Amino acid sequence: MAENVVQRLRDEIENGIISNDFAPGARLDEVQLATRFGVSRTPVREALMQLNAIGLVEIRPRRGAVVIDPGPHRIFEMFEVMAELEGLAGSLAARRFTDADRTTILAAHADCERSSSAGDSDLYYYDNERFHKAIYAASHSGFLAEQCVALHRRLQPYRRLQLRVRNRVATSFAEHGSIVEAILAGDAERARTLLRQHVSIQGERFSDLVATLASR
Amino acid sequence: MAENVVQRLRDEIENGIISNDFAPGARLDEVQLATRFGVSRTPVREALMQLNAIGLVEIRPRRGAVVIDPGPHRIFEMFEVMAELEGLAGSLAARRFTDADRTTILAAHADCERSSSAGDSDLYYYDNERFHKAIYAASHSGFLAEQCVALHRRLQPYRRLQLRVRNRVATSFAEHGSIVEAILAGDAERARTLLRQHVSIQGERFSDLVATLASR
DNA sequence: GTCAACGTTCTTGCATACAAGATTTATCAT
DNA sequence: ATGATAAATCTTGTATGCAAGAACGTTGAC
Repeated sequence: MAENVVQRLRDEIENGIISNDFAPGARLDEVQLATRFGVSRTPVREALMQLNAIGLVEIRPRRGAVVIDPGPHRIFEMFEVMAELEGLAGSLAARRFTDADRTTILAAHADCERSSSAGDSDLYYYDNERFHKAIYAASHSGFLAEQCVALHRRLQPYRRLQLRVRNRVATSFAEHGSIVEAILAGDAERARTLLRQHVSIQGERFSDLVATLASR
Repeated sequence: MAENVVQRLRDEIENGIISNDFAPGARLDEVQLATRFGVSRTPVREALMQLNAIGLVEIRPRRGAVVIDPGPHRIFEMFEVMAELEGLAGSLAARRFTDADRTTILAAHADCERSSSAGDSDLYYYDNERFHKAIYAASHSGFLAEQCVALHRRLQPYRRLQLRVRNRVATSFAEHGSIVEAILAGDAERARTLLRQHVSIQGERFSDLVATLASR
């Protein structure tokens, strides 16, 4: 796993941010991280530079690194873009999927059914991720798949909240059903539309969530 | 300009890659870059880490950094994604543009007309960039705009080639005309489709170019 | 009691140092 | 002459050191 220290640190810190271990706005102290991971400041700095380039961390000159807080509006914008990319992935998948892709998608979909009907939202979260990744793979566009995975990952904490909302898991699974249908039928435009909506809804739900929280 | 050394290096090296000063596959020697820019290896490494995170360079453990060569297929994939994002930007712009946006877009379009009719493909290149950036801005999605600018930048060397192709400048400008019309008319779907095609064509042209070169 | 100016301390930014792995070169055997 | 092996050299990866700027606390004035 650990090719070198910097990559390991990058992943560790990134995971910490994604899992909200390092909350938005939190200061990332170099020596603190260095002692925590038992290395010197140099690789820590290099890892922070990478996270800065990705947009997860802001480095203010002479004032250290902080976890970026995108803010509700920007998160909504990110969902908007995600919806578009997923739509593209779906439309390409519908045109290009192979037998192997079909098998993978159906397997992931079956797992989603299992965790959905079990009402296990945490398990559904992972199965859902596999389902979407199966679609990215079926698009046979490596670049698109990478972009989708990266964005998916960055939006992870915000999507996770939503699955707790009443009925969201069941609704999500129902939407998956139509998406699978459209893709396997080779209906690119329908797959695109359905996936776009599937993701958009998450963005809208997020807005609702924010509005609800704000009004209290 | 130079907030700090690392950012300056990052930009310098990135520009070097974009402008093909550092060709794909070229090795980026740390001490060489350090002496060239009159700094130590540390900031050079930090800059390379950032470029690695963006996907412009590959860092092979213990074997140094090389400029990534995307290869024709991946470049085509990047155009595919770019087309989608531009389409989204166009559709959002059609729904959200302000008076100020209209002015900026029309001004950029007028400049494109000037450089197009003058047959100055280098000047058109810059005016074209401003035109597209005006649309990103009019989308009023900061995240989308950033993604578009980043991808636009990475595809720069490949797009630049195409403007040299016979009639491409004139065709491009004609397409801009319809795009402006659709956006200012508030026709989101038409703006999306036109922009998607406008960019897709570049990807296809790139493929043609590669095919032509390969067949010789 | 509050606010401001100053000095201390802490943190970052870059340079340098050193160790370990990769590459190249030279030597030797076939 | 060619191939392999080993030594020398070069490069990267990480640690440490030092200087400059920012944060913080203290002291003093009003």
